[in-house]
Amino acid sequence: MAVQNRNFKLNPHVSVDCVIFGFDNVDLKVLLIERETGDANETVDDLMALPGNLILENEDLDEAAQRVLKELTGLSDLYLEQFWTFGNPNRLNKPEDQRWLEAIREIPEARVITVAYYSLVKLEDYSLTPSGFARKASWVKIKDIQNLAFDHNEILNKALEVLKSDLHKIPAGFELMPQKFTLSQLQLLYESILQTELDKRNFRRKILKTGIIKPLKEKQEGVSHKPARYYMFNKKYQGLQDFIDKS
Amino acid sequence: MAVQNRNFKLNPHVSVDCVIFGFDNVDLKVLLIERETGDANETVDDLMALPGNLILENEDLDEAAQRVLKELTGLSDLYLEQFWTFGNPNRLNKPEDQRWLEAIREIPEARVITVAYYSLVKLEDYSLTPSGFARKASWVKIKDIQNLAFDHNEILNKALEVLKSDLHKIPAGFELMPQKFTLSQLQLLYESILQTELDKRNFRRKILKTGIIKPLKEKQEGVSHKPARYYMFNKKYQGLQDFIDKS
DNA sequence: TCAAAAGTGTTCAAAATACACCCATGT
DNA sequence: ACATGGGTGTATTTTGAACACTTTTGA
Repeated sequence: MAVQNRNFKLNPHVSVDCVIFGFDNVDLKVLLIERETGDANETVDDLMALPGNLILENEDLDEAAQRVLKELTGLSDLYLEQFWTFGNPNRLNKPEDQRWLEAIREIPEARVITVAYYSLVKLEDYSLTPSGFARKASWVKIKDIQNLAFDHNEILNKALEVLKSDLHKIPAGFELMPQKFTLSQLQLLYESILQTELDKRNFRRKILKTGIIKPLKEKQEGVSHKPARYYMFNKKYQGLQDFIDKS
Repeated sequence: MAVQNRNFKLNPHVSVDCVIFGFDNVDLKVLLIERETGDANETVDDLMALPGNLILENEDLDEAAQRVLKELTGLSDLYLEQFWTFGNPNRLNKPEDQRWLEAIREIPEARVITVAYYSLVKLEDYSLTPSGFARKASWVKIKDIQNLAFDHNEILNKALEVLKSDLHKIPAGFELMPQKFTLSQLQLLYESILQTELDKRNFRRKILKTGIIKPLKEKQEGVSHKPARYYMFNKKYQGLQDFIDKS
């Protein structure tokens, strides 16, 4: 029973935060939550935050990230990649953050360092079911993001940097694209991540040569221009971890 | 005064560990310490460990890494790059590690997650002055390393992996080479990090084309073969951080 | 004169870049 | 017929890989 307790005891000093990227064929988005203040009457205009929370005393960091993400947003079984740890001693000290911590934390003044993870998902595959202290969970366009809670702007920026540099190892934005997609959509995704324009012909040649996507019979319908062919990812590639884990 | 106290209070839940690589022109080495047991009489054959310790309550992670490294080994002002965080709940649970923690920690049974840093140094530039719980500090050849304390083998392996992949961004092993060096010495370093053999002519051409090293007038003396020209790094490149920080 | 490492160029294949026109569709 | 985005090939440059012999020195 003592062991059981330890399994459910929060570690007040270490948290995980998750930066989940999604793509809706136009914009790169990130999953944010609105924090529950506990006081239902309060007129809330609180800062949005990345999904994250304290780890459990007996839990590995990777497990914690999975659990926390699921508890707050309903997303489960993502491939989460650790990318950086943030430990500025004042990272929780903004007054509006402190007020919120006082509402939900046992030791609101504790210094907390946070281990950050990122992942990529197909927007269409997941529906958000916020719970816990997440009053709402939503996909927000990267370029619309303003001021986030805690040091979450910094965390997001670092994640974008890492994503950008990982894209060279990951031969495609797999997890971000819908089941079937056109090459132009895929190119748009690359361009939003890399923040550059790419040459259409070179992009197509290169991506097709890797063999990770294959053409479908199907084409676009109802568009007022030449309909584009759909493609899908080759099933023998499982996803992100296949590429990241080969060092 | 309360603030002063907080500045010197250890945070029992978070530590930093440093993987410092050095090169003696033949072998890639790493800096390890021997742990002080506190009992001077004890016949010690304790495991060696990476230099690392708890952070202070009011200290940023990067500062902590600098401080801890200096306290244990005397090395200061290195460029330390964070590379991974280790948080397995059982990472301190080996009996010999527990015994040591009981001797030096206020809460020896606390779960501690550790943020790991790495750096590269010129062996000749630094003399080791162990103190604190480090009875001794020494450079150990990577290939001679056996069983380390805690999860330090895992940390070291990850650091080697990261170093290997960073070497593509860092145009040379700057920090690892002495002031002046021959191209063959530099090639040896690359080969020990990358764990492959490199072509002499291609290596020379590529490294020279980058312009980060420049030839000196001086040559080797007293060697029983054609004396090699010495080179040094171009001063306009400051070091590691110039390359790592450009994403 | 021998042993030992230094130093040096060329060829080939692969990859990256730059670039412009016709096509199929809906309105 | 026109506006819209889809789709295609070639030439050039850059990069990476393979490969063998001569030079200088001390012993």
